[in-house]
Amino acid sequence: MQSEAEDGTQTGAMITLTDVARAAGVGESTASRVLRGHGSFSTKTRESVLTAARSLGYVPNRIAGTLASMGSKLVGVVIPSLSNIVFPDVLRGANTVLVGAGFQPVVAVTDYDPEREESVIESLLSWRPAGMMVAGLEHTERTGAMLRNARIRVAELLDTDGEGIDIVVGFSNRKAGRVSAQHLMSRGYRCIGYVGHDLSLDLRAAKRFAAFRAALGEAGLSIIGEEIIRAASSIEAGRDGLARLLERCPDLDAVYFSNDDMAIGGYFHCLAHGITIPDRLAIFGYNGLDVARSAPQPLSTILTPRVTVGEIGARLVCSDGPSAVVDIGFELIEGATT
Amino acid sequence: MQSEAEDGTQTGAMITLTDVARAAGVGESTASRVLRGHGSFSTKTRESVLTAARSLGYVPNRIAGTLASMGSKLVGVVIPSLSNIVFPDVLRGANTVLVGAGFQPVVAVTDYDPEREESVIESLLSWRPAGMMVAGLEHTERTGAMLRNARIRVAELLDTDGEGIDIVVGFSNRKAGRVSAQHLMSRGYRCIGYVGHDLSLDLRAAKRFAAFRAALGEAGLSIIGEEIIRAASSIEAGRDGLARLLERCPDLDAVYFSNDDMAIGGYFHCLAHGITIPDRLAIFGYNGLDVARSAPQPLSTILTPRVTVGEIGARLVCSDGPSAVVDIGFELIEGATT
DNA sequence: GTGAAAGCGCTAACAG
DNA sequence: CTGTTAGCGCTTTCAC
Repeated sequence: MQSEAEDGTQTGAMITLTDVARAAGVGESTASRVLRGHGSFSTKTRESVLTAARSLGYVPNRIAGTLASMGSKLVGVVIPSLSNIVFPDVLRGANTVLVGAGFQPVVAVTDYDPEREESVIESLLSWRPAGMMVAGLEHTERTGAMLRNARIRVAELLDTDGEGIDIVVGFSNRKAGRVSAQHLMSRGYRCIGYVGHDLSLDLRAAKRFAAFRAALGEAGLSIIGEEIIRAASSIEAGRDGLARLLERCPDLDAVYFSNDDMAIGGYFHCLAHGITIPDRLAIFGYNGLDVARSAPQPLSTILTPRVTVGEIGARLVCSDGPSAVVDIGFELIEGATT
Repeated sequence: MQSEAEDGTQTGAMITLTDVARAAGVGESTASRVLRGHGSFSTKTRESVLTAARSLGYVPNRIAGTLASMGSKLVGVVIPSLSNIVFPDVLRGANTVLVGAGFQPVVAVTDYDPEREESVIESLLSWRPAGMMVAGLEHTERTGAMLRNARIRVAELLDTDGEGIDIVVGFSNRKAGRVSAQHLMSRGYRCIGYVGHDLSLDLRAAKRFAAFRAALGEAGLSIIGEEIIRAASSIEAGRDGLARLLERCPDLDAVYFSNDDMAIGGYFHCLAHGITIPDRLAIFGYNGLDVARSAPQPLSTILTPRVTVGEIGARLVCSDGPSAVVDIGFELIEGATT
């Protein structure tokens, strides 16, 4: 049984370009040209090929096409996590641009583990992608070597503090940490604490914290107390973390959080326990999430242009310009919590 | 220049299996067998092939491999959006299982548009994926036909109210709507309103609302007032929506939101305006997001097992069992807002 | 246990 | 403008 249907469907075996060519009464290459709108052909052949393809329900085989033309339309996107909305945001920006340029993203998740990053990148590379987008600048030596030897565009995203391979799009996490400290100090806070998540894997959060601490130090201050939870960042972790920190250090007048998820948790803790913000305690985050912006008291934080990072990264990966570092900066949001 | 390095890298042209075979002094097919651990070969040849591959920095070309073996290790994942954490959650569950089974997810985003869904699925299909995971049961006729004719596993996720193509994993949105209404009524609320986002595209939210309204009707009640914002759901939209609704209908004692993002917005509105929850106004959502769970007053909502849906869907897509409908249900969370 | 040969479905020169 | 001829890099019989 090998029926046909006008709605572009078929029953039976897989239809190949050869089938279409035969049905249209033309050669394979002619059919190929028509289907790709490449090269020249008469209007008449065009019609017959298109008609044949449609009525047979032909679906081109890009695997074969890619192998023959030696140029894939796949772009690898490597992100640390899908649990935090930050990375889907980057992916969203990248996706929009990539699809618009005829590319397909292939995503891989590392769980913040450099070894896993190495293995997913190796696996991604075997699809011979046209380009690769990865989060951060820190990789294992072998990962760096693979990326460098792949002879494709490589974009490293979300951080500019370090050496890049090809294209770097992001902002300085160190500067973000420093600016955060300066903001708190300029508002008069002096007893400052920190609530963070596991920094051994989240290198960008670690850079922010290091710079934050250094900036305090330069002003003769130091972090009065810190609470590091040994887990991924989350609202709950921020809530519990602040609770524990305040128990140990009741005199704090401001707390810097490793990101907005953590900070919102801290904010909720204060709401639940009648701690007046910012009079009794100030809170500062990082990322500028929607939930932080829409809270009764908008969170003071740093807005990171995540979607834009994805967009620009994708645009450059699709381009053939020179290597470049694009620092698109961030924005300090003076909310109501400082 | 064609140097070699022990760290698995190379400089120069792309290394192919032929190169590895030559370097190891064996035939191509032997090298292929060794590299895939398939078939038989002596320990001696094994060593020499592996050594050659490593020192040449060989990266297998899966494009060629797939074409030759006629079976790809790609699985298409089609989701409506990346803005709402719900879909990254599903993707996360799917990713874990897929990667564990040796597959690579290829994601595509539809922006809730059936036409876009049709075109991204057509494009995904051209990569000859081993399987396909898509959100929801409603597709254009042609999408359905393409999926049916692709002769691959197809999993439709997050909804069980309707006809599926092959595998269906999710829960009943209608039932969720009904249960939500029953919960509010059992708590004694009688003046119930609704704040929702654009339902013309989010069919699952539309089903919940329809069932919610029907359940009220069966009990002799009706929705006193509703506010539909013509945009995607967001915290801000929920906040503004509730504000407008309360202006028109100040007598409401409970509001059903199209999802947790919207409900959290409503919650924030109440916090900001001193509206006591749940005494003056009750709030009910849908999804069971982290932020809803960790709020000072945990939101009353329906917890949807999104990650699990992705996991089970992926597991079934990788299997070769019969078609099936798996309803994994949802959980009513009796929070502090009702 | 191993190698030679024949494709997988398509694209890319070339002639015609 | 169109058809023929070679492969792309790998897997897969099938003899040896």
